[in-house]
Amino acid sequence: MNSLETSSPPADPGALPAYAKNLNGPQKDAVLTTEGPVLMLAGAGTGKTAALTARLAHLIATRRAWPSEILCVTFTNKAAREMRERVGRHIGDAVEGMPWLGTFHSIGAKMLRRHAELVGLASNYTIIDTDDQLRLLKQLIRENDLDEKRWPARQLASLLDRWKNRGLNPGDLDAVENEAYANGRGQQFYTLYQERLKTLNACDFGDLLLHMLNILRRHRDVLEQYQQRFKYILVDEYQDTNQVQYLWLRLLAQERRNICVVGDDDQSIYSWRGAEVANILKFEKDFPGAAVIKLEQNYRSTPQILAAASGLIDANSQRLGKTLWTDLPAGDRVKAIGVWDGPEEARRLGEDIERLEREGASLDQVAILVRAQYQTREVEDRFIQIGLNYRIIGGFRFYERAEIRDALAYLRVIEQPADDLAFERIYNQPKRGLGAKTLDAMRRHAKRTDMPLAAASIDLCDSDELPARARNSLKALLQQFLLWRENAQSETPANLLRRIVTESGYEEMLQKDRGPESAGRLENLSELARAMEDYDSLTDFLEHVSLVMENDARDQGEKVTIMTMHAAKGLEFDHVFLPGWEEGVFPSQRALDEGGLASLEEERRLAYVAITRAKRRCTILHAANRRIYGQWTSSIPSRFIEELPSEHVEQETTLTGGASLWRANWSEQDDPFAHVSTARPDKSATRGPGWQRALATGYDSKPVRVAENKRSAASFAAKPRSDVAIGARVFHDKFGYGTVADQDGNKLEIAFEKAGTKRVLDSFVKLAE
DNA sequence: AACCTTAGGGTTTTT
DNA sequence: CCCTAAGGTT
Repeated sequence: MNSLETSSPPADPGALPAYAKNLNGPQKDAVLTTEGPVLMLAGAGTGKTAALTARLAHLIATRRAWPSEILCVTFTNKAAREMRERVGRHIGDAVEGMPWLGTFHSIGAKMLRRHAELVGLASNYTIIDTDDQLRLLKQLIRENDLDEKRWPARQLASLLDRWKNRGLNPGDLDAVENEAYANGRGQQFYTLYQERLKTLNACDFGDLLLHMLNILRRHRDVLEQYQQRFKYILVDEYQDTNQVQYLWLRLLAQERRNICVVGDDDQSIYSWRGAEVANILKFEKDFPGAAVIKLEQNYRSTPQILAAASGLIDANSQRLGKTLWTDLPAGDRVKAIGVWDGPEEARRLGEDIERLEREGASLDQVAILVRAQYQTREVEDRFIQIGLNYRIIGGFRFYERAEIRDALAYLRVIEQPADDLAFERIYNQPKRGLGAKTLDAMRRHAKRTDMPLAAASIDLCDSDELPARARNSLKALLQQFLLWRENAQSETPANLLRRIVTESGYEEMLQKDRGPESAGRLENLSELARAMEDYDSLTDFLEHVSLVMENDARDQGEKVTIMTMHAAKGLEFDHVFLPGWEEGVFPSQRALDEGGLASLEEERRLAYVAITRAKRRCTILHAANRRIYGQWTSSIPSRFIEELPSEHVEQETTLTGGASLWRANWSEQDDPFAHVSTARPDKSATRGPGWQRALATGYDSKPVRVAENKRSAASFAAKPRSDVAIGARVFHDKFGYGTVADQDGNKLEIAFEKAGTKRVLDSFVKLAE
């Protein structure tokens, strides 16, 4: 920071305020072009967020709008949080007065709370997640005598999602869409589902936007109110907007037309969940006279990496077109490494990362980005073996864990007695001797009396329809709920939760359970209570959980990050490794089979996103053989490797590990993969130049032998240790004590006392005692 | 109501 | 190959 920036406003009227000082020309334009529609095309690593936050600061500092008069939407909570924080750095506490900075969904939810009655909901409506949604749909399907096998609830859920993403209400479905489910009963089930949600006083994620869109369309006064309020609108990641979001923004922006959208068509990787690149491509048509500002100076990657990525994305059609450039020193070429098989790929990753570590790199600056989650397994196995610290991003989020969802279900029933879905979730959790029979009776009675499940159950307990055992058990539960509801008036939500966890018997259930995970579950529940301390209303907290809460895995120590390419969007690392660049893996088989050119191009954009995450070095790997669903399959290098401009790529092929097996036969075969081609003749025909290059550059000219460390040698030896047998008690540095459950060569399956069951090489354990 | 067996299916993910 | 979900069994 320069001292000038912190001093008082400059005397020179032409000088820029602090928030715009460090911006380049186009970034300044993006800040200063406040009036009228603005399309900001921001390439990867071009300082988009800096420009966006400066723009916000500028609008407020120059009194063009109060913080509460700006609508600023993002897709993820993380982006919203970052934005809030960075704007805060410019304008200080005033950022707290920005109620309309948030995700589409949280802003939608906030608006909907104010106008819920216009769509037949109460303002304390529940937001259900996909899990609840699925259970509800299954119920509907059963009630309507549909074959669940033929018409799975998942399929209906994804259709509903699609319809809502497109802004379609049940009445808007055309014949084709209607036919898409249960032979023309799409509309019927959509209608039934919406009715059911209404009686539950609930919304799904799609409704948060669709209901609001309906309100804005049907109630002119409400629309005008928001059009008046929002003097300026900013939209981040505009290429990811779907139809309903687009319509929503268009309505809100059409009066004042002060809408600034930011995005990059080359980074559109979410079309499969409804995003329409078309929205950004047609922005200038929607808002004639829009200023188009391109951010093209990249501050992240070396020219080599940038050139490789740009060359790749050039192969796509339908681009708005940007030319990224950078001032940074040249750096290393992108490396493409061909290895024999999956395990060798994992070994190589470990070796290269350990080398980086020795060279002084921080593991926090190393990432492995994969196309699909299943690819993480092999890497994880290897890293456990060599003791390399890693963290996996993705997978289960905190609030998706069963115990958290159970706890929330209790809270939901207290907050909203009509929440049948929540009640069904926990009426027998922990076990209270209430089974399917009891549930059946409850449901029937609820239907008969037209009451919510919990209320009907109180009624049911006064009759003698249930066997005494079930009746008493149910009665006790319902009385507990009445009590809790009373406590909710006087206690903080956090303490209420603690009380529930204990009094419901949930805690006891987990304490009794000796499973390896139950301790963690208890820990999660106290963590949940801790998170609730900040809230004094249950409604606020529940909304926070369903929309905002994230997995803040605050783990200490330097670790390699392993995650999907999708999850890596917006992040950057010094060193990026990209394994599995093979046809069928990346681009994925699905993308190749279905979706045609459009989906191949989306895969290519994903490749572009992946490469542009790298600041200094980018390493791509591909294996000649891979086990897919237990079957060894030969694979050919991804076409994306071939598409990389060769002058920016360094190709290497190793002959370590299993490769040496065929190396022995080297002279007898012209084609080292001849046996592979014979096994899969169809594939050899599709071998592209990438493959040719792989063969030409590495396999026959300069085999590079990478030093194998002692540990990796162990994985080839496969000689089982004689002193370890099934049932033996062993000790592992990382996982502690355990018992050998299975032995397969030198691989052991060990039931660890603390860490659960893991597969480990026998060379990593020693006999206990 | 808990346990076991079998059939199917197996990108990407936020809210 | 391995994981999940559903259905049947005890």
